[in-house]
Amino acid sequence: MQGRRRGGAHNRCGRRINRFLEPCLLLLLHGGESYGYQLLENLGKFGFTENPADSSTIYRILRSLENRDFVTSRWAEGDSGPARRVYSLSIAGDGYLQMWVRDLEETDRILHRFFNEYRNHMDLHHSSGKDT
Amino acid sequence: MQGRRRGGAHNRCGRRINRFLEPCLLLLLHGGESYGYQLLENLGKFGFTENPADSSTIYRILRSLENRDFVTSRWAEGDSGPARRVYSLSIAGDGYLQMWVRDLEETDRILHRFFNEYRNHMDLHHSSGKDT
DNA sequence: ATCATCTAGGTGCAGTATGCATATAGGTGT
DNA sequence: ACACCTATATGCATACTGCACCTAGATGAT
Repeated sequence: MQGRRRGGAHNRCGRRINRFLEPCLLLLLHGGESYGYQLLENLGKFGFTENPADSSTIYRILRSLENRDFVTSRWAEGDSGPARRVYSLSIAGDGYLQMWVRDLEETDRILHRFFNEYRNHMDLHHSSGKDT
Repeated sequence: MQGRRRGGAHNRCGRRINRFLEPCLLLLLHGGESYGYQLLENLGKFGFTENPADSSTIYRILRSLENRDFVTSRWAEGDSGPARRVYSLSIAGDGYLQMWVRDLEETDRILHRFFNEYRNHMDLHHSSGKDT
């Protein structure tokens, strides 16, 4: 059974879903164009308050999205402060967001399968005791 | 500026939960001692059939768990085939599994917050062109 | 004018995770 | 002897993250 394994999971431990910031940013951009610094602050909606993202991560994800043509950017002057790189979701990016949603729904199913295994196992463990 | 991005084109958006294999392995080991090769096959329970893990990942996670004293290992002869490194969950490992469960429950909450944001947003402007 | 501070974007680097290929080696059947 | 399966492990390239740090415009205080 070797030689056909594909996929898997990357990432490290601070946040558990790989690139979860990406769909969050896409969703925020679906609501209208925005720029990195502001997006960073709006991430609070998604419960990132405990584990806020590093700004470098945000900027890099936005660039990566742009490289894949899921967003476009332009420079814009704000009312105050330095110029902002304002991002807009593209049509492809909208499709990518849909893909992410489906993917996360699958993640959700897998998570619940884990919880079921866990509870099921714990129930058995409780009623019968551990053998050996 | 950046100009060193080489990979550009291969972000399959499948990778979901960081180190999710780890709690799965812990849960399997909570059911009794086992070894890498067998654990790999038992991961199917968790829905990894589509995205099976690479064996190297399994072995490395097991070693990492051992380095952190969450499991212990011993060599054991099987009925057939080469010797197996058999892992057992430690007390600390059991606690670590509990921690993982709480962490994944938090992940679940964050996920649902995302879904809520998504549906809420889509209800407000169901203009995405994706009628079904 | 100079300075500190806030806003805004970005880079360099180390640590870590992962996939793939490959290495090693025992066991089994022919 | 040979092929194949079981089983564990390592090497390498790639990738993502967090932290530290850098650039630079705008703003207000001195």
